[in-house]
Amino acid sequence: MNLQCETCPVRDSAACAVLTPEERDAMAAAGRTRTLRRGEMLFAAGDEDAACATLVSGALKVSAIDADGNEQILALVHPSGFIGELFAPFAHHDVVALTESKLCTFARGDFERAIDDHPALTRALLRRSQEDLLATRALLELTGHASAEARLAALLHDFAAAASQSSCHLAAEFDLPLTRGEIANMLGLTIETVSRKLGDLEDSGAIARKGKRGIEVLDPALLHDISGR
Amino acid sequence: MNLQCETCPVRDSAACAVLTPEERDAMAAAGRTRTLRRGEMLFAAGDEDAACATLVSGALKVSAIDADGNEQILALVHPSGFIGELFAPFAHHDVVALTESKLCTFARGDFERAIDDHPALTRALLRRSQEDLLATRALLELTGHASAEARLAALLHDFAAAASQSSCHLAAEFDLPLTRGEIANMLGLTIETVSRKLGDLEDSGAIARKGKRGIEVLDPALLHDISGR
DNA sequence: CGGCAGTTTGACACAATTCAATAACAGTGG
DNA sequence: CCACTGTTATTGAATTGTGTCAAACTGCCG
Repeated sequence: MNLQCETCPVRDSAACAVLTPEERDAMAAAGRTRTLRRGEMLFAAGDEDAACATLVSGALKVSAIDADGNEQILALVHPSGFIGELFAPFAHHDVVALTESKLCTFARGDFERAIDDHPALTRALLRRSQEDLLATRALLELTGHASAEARLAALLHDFAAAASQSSCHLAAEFDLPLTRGEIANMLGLTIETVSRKLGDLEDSGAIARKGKRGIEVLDPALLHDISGR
Repeated sequence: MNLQCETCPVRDSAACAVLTPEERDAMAAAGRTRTLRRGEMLFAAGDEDAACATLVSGALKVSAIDADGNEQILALVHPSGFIGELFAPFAHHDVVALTESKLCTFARGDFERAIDDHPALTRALLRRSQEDLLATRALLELTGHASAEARLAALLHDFAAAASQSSCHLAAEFDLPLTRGEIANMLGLTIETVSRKLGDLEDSGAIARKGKRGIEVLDPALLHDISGR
């Protein structure tokens, strides 16, 4: 399907927002929208000419499979995020939809041409790339030293912050975008530990569990405190 | 001191290599060289207007200090690497010299101007930024699931690869650029565990220790095997 | 020589994993 | 609607890898 930039929910926040309307229309002609269902893969590690894409809605995970076949989640992608390995000959990681997701995809070659033609776009991607770098380093910091409970508290805190649009406040209630197994993979823990520590956090009064996915933040300050940041 | 690009050892591999000689000379006029001794800091987390720099020789570490005052090393910077938070209002991490290091520094404003003026430079930085991202994710992958011994083996493997110029072969012998404490911080372990596991690796015949800093790789295949990648 | 920073080694404690069993749930089809 | 099946989550008990604490050792520089 062709792109409909006029009605795109991330038209002001995605990388393409820096383009003039004319430039944007030119790019739109090369792009296609695509919808992924939960669990569907955008591309796999090793793929050549993996597509470039902007996430319009939903959520993706970037993950690697280690030697023993265990998945490790390296990053989450939220709407207006960019995905694509522009300079590597092949993709280094898998990219999979966590929920039903809409993307705006471009062939690698088309996107590289756009970068050459539009310095502002390159600049926007550089900015985004640096933000990704900071996010990855934040995760590294977290998984490096912190206890299981602190890691989990920090992740819940981040999710709560992401769920509320007003970056400074936490959402009082939200649904986990990840299964227990995915949370475990992301934090370098096991499913069982995640389950147990969620129980502990509930006992401590920081959160309440609403069914399998739902989380209610009862005490944001306590949650922040446990996360140790 | 003014820049001497003609004799710069990284003039072909650093970001500025993409500039024409004229453009490069223009940039050189805005830059200054700087030498850091081991332990000296380029900038600290929280600094405003932290400088941008290309590492000419030596090695740097990028690290964060967590709530309890523990250092966590997030990345190492090798010659031709770029350091600088271009879009953030302040630096997120500390940057410290691991060995005597020569850098080529620019004021933030000057560098931002250069980016606006030279699309090729922006592109080069984007490429570098993506490589940094991959390197950080590789470290994340490592510290996520692997055992202490596997982490250490992988780190030694990386160092041995970095020490030999011919990327595909390992150096037979090299000096650790990090103290035990720094290795521990980087891998999310303790000094004691690093020390013990180094002993185990020596017992297994993979390596031999030559004094405090020196490492001899006796069995590269075994080392790679233990690292589990 | 003494002092200091970095390293190694040992004994012990504990947090998180592993193994194992049960429970809640989401689909699917009768 | 309910039973059936696979997936995901919870809970328990035992194990173990790594951290913690403490002490001794090394090399180096003043």
